[in-house]
Amino acid sequence: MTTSTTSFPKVRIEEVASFVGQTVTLQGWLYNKRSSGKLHFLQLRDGSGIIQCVVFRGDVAEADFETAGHISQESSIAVTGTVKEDTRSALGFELSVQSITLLGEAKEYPITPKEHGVAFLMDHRHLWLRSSRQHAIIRIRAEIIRAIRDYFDQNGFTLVDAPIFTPNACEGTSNLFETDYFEDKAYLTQSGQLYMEAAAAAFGKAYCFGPTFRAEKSKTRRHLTEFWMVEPEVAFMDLAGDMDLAEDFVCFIVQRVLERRRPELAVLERDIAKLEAIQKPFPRITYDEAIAILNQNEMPVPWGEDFGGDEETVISNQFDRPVLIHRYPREIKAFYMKSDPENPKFALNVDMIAPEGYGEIIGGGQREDDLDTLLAGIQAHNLPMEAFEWYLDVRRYGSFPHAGFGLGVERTVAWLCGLHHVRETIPFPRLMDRLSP
RNA sequence: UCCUCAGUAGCUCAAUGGCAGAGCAUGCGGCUGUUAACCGCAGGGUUGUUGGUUCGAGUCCGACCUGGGGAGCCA
Repeated sequence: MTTSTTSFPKVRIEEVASFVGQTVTLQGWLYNKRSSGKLHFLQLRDGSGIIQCVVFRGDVAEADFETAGHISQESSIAVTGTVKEDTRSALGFELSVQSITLLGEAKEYPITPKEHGVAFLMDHRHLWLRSSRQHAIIRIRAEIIRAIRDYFDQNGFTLVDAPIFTPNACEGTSNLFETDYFEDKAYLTQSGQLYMEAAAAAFGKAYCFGPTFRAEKSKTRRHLTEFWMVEPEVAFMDLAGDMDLAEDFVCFIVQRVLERRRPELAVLERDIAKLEAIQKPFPRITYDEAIAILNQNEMPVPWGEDFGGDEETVISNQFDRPVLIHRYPREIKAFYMKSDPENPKFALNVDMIAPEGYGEIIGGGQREDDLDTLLAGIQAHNLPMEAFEWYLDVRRYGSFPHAGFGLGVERTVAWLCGLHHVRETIPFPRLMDRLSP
C-alpha cells in the first residue's frame, strides 16, 4: 500500500455536525481512552469540544491500531476518519477512524481522571485548564467579558483605559503594591475610578476595564490580589440613575450567559432557574433597612459598621435576585462619595450584593461635585492634597453631577458559575500566598 | 496577623504505639460498544523538617516549614 498524500478538511470538534458522512481530520489531545480488544475508544479534546473516536482493528493499518492502544493521556494526535451520528456518544457524533498519527507524546500526565486536592491542582493550573470543568469556567468568563464590552460599547460609552501605575495611594483605604519607578515609588492601581471621573467630563459616558491590585492579606473565597474590574462613569447621572444602570447591566450579562453558554453551565451543574430569576427590578434597600434585616435574623450589627461576608449572605438570602443597598453611613465610605443632601450622615453610594451568598459584586455611587466639600473631605482623611490637584480640576472647570460603579469580574463569574471560590474564575489566580504558575 | 485542620507511593487516601497498604496513574497481558470501562500481573516509600518521650514512633509531645478551611482587612 503506497502512502496516500490525500488530505482531508481539518475540522474543529464544534463543527463536526456539518460534516456528517464526510472524512475529516481532527487534531487535539487525548482526554481519555478505553479499550476493548479489537476496539479502542479515544476521547479526543481540541479546545472546542470532546468527541469519541472509534478505532476498529479491521478499519486501520495494524501499526495505527497498535499506536491507538498505547497513546497516553494528553498526548497530541491527529485523527482522520468519517463523522457519524451516534446516540451512544455524549456529543451525538463519533469519528470512525481510518488513520491516526501521534504528534507529541505525553509522559505520565499528572492530572488523572480521579480526584485531586486543590493545592495540587493549583500547582498544575497550566494543565488544569485543560479539564472540562475549568474549560467551561474560562469560556463563561470570556463570555461575561465580551458581554461587558458589548453592553458599554452599544450604549454610548467610550473605552478610556486607566493607568496601572499610579503615583499615590489614592483612596488611602486599602494596601497597595509598591514598585520601584526610576528611583521613585509607584503603586499598582486599585481602581481607575478617579481617572474615569475626568473621562466622564471628556466623553460623557466612559468606562475602563482592566486588572486591579490589592495588597490585602485576605484569605477568603472572595479575594484575589489581582482581579479584573470594569468601571463605568456617567456625567449628569445621579444615584438613582446609577442603580438603574447597574441593574440593567447585570441583567444583560446574565441573559447573555444564559443565551450563549448553556452547555458550559450544564458541565458545572449550575441551577439555571436561579439565573433565570435575575430580572428587573432588583430590590433596593437602604443601609438602615439592611441593619433592620440583620436584627430580625439575630445578627445585629452596630449602626455605623460595614457588613462582613456573613452579613451580606443573610441579607442576600432574603431575595431571589441581586439586592442594591444604598446610603451607607458617610464615615465608612471614601472621601469622594457625595453626601445625601436629605441627610448628610449618609453617602449617596450603592453596593450590589449577589444572591446565594456570593457577596458584593458592585460598589459605586454619586461623586462629590462641590469643590469645597471635596477639599474638606481630603483634609479630613489626611490625604496629600497635591496628589489630588488634577482630580480637583474636574470640579474647578465645569463641575457636574456624576456617578458610576465598579463591577468585580471574578465574583460575577463565581456567582454565575456557582463556584465556591474565586480562584477558579481567573486563568492564573494571584493570591496572598500563590504567585505561580 | 489570628483561629482551626492537615502533611504517608506521581495523585487521592488507609494503617490500636508493634511487618508500609489500597484505588487511580505508569508498564506488560486479556476482552468487538466502552462511558471515571472492566479483569490479571509488575514496578513504585528517607511517612514535610527537626528535636524529644519510648524496648519500639507514620501514630505521642515541642519547634519550624508547606498547604486547606475560616476570621479580620478589603472588592
